[in-house]
Amino acid sequence: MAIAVAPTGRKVPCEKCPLRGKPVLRDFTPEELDFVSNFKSGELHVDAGTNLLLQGTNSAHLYTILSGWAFRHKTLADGRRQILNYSMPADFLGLQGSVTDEMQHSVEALTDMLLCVFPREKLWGLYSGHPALAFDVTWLAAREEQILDENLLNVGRRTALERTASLLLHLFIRAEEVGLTKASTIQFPFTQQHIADTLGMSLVHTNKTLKRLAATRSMRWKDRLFEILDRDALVQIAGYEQSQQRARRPFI
Amino acid sequence: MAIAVAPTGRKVPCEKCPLRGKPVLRDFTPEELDFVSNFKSGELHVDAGTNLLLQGTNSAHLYTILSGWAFRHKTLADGRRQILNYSMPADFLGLQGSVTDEMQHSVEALTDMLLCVFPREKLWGLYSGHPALAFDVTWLAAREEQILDENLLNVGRRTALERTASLLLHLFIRAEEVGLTKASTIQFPFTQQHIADTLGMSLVHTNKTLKRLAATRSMRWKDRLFEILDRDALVQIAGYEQSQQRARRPFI
DNA sequence: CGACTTGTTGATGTACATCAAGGTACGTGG
DNA sequence: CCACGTACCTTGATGTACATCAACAAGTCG
Repeated sequence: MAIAVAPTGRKVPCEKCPLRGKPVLRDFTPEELDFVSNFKSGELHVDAGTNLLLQGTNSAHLYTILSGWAFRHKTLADGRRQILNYSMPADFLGLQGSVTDEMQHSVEALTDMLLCVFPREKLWGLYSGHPALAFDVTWLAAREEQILDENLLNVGRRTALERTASLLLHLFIRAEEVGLTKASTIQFPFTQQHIADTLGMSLVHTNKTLKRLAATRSMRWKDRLFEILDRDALVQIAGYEQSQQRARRPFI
Repeated sequence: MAIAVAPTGRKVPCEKCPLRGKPVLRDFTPEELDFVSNFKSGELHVDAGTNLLLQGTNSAHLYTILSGWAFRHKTLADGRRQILNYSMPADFLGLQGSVTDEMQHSVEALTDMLLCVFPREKLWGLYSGHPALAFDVTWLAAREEQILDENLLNVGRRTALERTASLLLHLFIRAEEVGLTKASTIQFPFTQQHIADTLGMSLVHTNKTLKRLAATRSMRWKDRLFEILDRDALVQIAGYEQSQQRARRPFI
């Protein structure tokens, strides 16, 4: 099982970061950009399947995702796995390690990824020198919490069909925000086993539920290509209630 | 349905706060104490059953719990309810409202409570003037995230018996940290229906599972009084894996 | 006035039929 | 070989129904 190593890559200045211009992301002042450029210690390429962070250990790094997908998960001693959330470009990873000595969850790359690396010990400098950036970190933590709340509602109280619709819709919307979709389609990097482990269902039942969902003609999912055919219908099935009217989000 | 109103109560200086001396909580400098005293706009008494925060609305306040219990929950249009987490003394409420326009969850008092109230608009002053306190807020958000991760693992991947043991143990440990337990007992303020809504189970099945758990003689729960009879056995059944070796936590 | 009855309500406990979800097995196709 | 698809039987969880018990309010009677 591959483990992420220390970053070696070259450094691209943050002003030239391909994500920086995205309309969902809040603008940084030149000063902030400059600070973050120094905060950054390097870039890291990892292959799909790499463990970026590992339950029971502690990493000296914080990561921002420049490209690719990952997922956070917890795994029990007997192998049962719960996927907690998915991470995609502009997401932030590793903050929990600043609170506990040991990570309580793992993060695995779903695809090849490009990450921005920050040394954890510099985090304090960010708090003391740049309160707006500190607030951004809190913002991102609170957003993660919100996503987890929704997931918990899904798994605990929605039916298999609702859950499935809800998860796919949720991931589509997040991907859409960072420009990963083309019209109503997206190339999802995960398998039915991942869906099963996210929704607390068995693989077989997930498969049957996905077929049932496809039969409603609200969506299609073939060869990892997900397509929304009738968004309103899908929202209806998912029982989606999020107002989702968010301000522009931070990206560190 | 009662809704919390603006605080009217008198103000007790933070130096005399009964929680401040607890050994799990980190010490504040006199300067920090002074700032927090000013940050605080008042105290609020609420009765059991009061909605402190309401899904779909936004509150101008942040709260710290001085005494009593509450629970965070999300409720679907048809009444299905998912309890996300419980809140007890020294916990912080309402941060998510600083991230989204509308609260995505509700908070209801389980018992009569005494709260410390902070106006949300002063939060920025805390970030700009007191980075250590800002970091504390982030710390608390990351801790909430960690608890949610564990809950999601519970609901998604553990059996009914494991879940139940896990939840009761988790709440006991948290309560123990803030001194709410007497030896191996605690007066829990919730009913079997709350447990059911936390674990994503029906009331009937929760009842059967609790009986089954009691039959292992690792715990007892009668008239809301919860008692751990064999802690190791309970940890075993719960499949508890948390290292739990945390530094002293902040309390704002 | 106090003691006793009655009715109500919320929490818990248990039985039984039903159904959603799981597990195993064995397909296919790339 | 892995991801997906489907059949089959089994089991865990649900929903309904009903019984118990304590707390509490209202009303009645000696």
